[in-house]
Amino acid sequence: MARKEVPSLVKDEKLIQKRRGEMVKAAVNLFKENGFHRTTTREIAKASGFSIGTLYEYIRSKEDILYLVCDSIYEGVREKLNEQIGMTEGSIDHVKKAIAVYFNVVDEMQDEVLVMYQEVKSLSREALPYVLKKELEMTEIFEELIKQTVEQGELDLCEEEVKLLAHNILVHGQMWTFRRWSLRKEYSLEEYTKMQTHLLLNGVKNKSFT
Amino acid sequence: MARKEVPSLVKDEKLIQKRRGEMVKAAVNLFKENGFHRTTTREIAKASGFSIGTLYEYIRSKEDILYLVCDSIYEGVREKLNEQIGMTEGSIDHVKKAIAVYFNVVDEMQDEVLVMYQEVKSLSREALPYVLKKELEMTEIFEELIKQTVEQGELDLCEEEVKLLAHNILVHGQMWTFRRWSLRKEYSLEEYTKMQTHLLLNGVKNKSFT
Amino acid sequence: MARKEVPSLVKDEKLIQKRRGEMVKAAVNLFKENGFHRTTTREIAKASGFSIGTLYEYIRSKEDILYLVCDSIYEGVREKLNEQIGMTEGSIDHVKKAIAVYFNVVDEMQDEVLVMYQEVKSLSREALPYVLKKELEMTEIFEELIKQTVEQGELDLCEEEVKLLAHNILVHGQMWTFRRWSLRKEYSLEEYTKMQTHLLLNGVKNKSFT
Amino acid sequence: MARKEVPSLVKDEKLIQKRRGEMVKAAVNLFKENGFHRTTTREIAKASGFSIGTLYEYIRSKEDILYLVCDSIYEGVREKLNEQIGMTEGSIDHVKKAIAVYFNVVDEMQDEVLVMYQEVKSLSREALPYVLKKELEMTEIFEELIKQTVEQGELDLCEEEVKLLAHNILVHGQMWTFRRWSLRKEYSLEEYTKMQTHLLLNGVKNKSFT
DNA sequence: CATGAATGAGGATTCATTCAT
DNA sequence: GATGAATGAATCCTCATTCAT
Repeated sequence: MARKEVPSLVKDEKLIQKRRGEMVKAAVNLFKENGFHRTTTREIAKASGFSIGTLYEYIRSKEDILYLVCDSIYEGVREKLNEQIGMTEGSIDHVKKAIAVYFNVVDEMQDEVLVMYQEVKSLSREALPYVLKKELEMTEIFEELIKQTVEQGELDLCEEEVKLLAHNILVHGQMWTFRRWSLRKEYSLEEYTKMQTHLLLNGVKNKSFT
Repeated sequence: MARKEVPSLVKDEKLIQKRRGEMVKAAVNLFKENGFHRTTTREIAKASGFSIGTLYEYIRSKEDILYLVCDSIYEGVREKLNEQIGMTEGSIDHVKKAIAVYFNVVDEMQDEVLVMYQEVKSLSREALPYVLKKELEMTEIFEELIKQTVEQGELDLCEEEVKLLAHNILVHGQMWTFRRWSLRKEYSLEEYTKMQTHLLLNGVKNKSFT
Repeated sequence: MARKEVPSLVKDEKLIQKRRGEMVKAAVNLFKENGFHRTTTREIAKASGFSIGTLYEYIRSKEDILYLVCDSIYEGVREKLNEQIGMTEGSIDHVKKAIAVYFNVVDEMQDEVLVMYQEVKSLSREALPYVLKKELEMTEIFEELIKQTVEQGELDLCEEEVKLLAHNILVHGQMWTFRRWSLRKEYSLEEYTKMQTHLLLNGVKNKSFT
Repeated sequence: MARKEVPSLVKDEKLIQKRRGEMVKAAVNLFKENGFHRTTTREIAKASGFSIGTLYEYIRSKEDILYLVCDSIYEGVREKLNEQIGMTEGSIDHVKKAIAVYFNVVDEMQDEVLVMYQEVKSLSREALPYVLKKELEMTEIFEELIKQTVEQGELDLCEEEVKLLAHNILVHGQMWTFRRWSLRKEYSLEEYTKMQTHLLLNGVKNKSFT
């Protein structure tokens, strides 16, 4: 299950990439503002700078745009992540750094991430798996990192806990976007990162009671 | 900002409660299947067992239904929570029990909870605050419980960490619904609860490295 | 073609008159504001002070209300007219006085007259003739008066001109309502009456050119 | 307050004019028959020969059609008027001819004129002033003509009377449409024109009594 | 007589998509 | 390849009227 191919009437592959890039950019902004369902294809065409007819030269349906948007956002996040996390042997410091990098990326792309978090479910049963797959791959990045750290003996977790911790990290990142109405009032990104990292890794129990 | 009142053309308050209950029930099932936007008012009317005209005797707009759905789900969750968590002095065991109860409730109402978290964003700017308020109130239940546990000296957390931990608990409950496509394959609810509780409270660091 | 009977489910004739009076009064106010089509039967019932069910005890359809309204307005105008114009032998002074009285009545009932002028056409083909009949009867009042004045030798008009002059008087009265957006800026009722009377009776030609 | 612009989704201005012309023509016929409120947008679309979707490419709302209808009728009347009345110096003969021309135009367009006077009131508070403005402009055509005739010394009227006479001429033209149920039985257009002109200009007083 | 809940046909409007130019 | 006019199914909502209580 590799990336799902979205067919186009246009042959020139370069042009397809370029036009789709413009479409996606425009669409994200509109989805951000009004959501997928309340955004019309006409609006997307207009904001992309070409006609509705042209829009349909590069996609088959409105849903294709949503798919491309989701796909593009995942690629964006992963790319930024890869740029900054060297995949070396695991250590607690590596994990901490990876979390910080990831939270930073989410913060930079918060609108995009929020759009995706809120709109994936509008994908058809056919397209959804492709996107969930990407989400899983992202989880696996952290899973791998944690697993290595466990193997280095720096963390004490069984296999299931490794998976779950990876999930938690991912979700804590998304949480920064979908609960921002509350979290932003309380914490800066730095504070949030620091505290979540602490809670994730150190837990909360008062030592005297352990 | 108490509960937002949804006006009705019908005068009999009892009847309003009854009919709206039926509407909400039908709507949840439909939203679950197709989402808010893809569900038509006629479908809701039909599934509720009355005519479209009658539907509009009890609400003003389709969005009212969504609001009522969200409201009803929050009340459902909170009610079940209150039934089972006595608000006594805080202790780690209390917190653990509260988490377990909450996760159980979320699991029982997973369809409803999922619908709500996926569709709140479709509420108008006017109605949204009322629902977010409810979410905050739920967070505060846990916040209070944790704060008391800290005061009892059983947990070692600053005020901001208390808040954040409460958020995390809430989100981990939701996570059980919105990431169920992945989590269900790996864990049963019991396992999930046990492991999340452990990670939340004990952290992950290998003691020898602390 | 006497007055059209509007059937009612209620037997008590007194009550019918009373209730219908309330209905008509409420309806006129609403029609004045929003027109016949934009006014709902519910609004009329509410403004009349009884339930929608009760409304339909006294009329068969929404159009019945419009008919009653038109009928009532004509009766109102005619009654006031009869009160003040003794039907004696004709004379120019009588005609002048009658015009003044009529314009006064129209001014007092301007909202009602305007409503009628604007909404009669919404009556069904069945009801319309009854109302036009009333209009004609009003015209005939003036026609008769003018005819007598001609017979007295005070006016020099053929039979067709008599009819037309009567029409003109009627219309100049209605005109005070349906062109009030313009006329009111220019003239007071007294000025309007004086000038119209002058134009109607004396014409405009410069004598030196006659 | 120039002509109110009605926006269209279509860009080709020529096409807009053409299509709107077709729409207006169809709409007038339907309004004539059933009135504005009883005519559906679907009927208008069908009678215009295009789909409901296409209709809404050229207007924003049903009310826009009514506005276009009114606007178009005014333009029609004015155009025909301008074709036939050379705006030269005023004289009684000019005024008489203008009245005859105007009554003729009204007669030719009687359905349109009737529709307009019966339906303007359905225009929104926003659009109404634009249409009343046009009515005023028409009045001013006659006002100007009469004023010049007064200046030529052929008529003996003060300024207010000039205005009012212009109003009267306009209204007598309309009267030929909205009272045709009665007038047509009595007079041909020629008779009506001749008699109204006579009454308007010469008055009715028996000279021996003046 | 009075009430008001229930009904559902009907109506305005939107919008994804197509296709001739 | 690009354009944008045309389409019509789909959708939300209204409101006159009925009828059981």
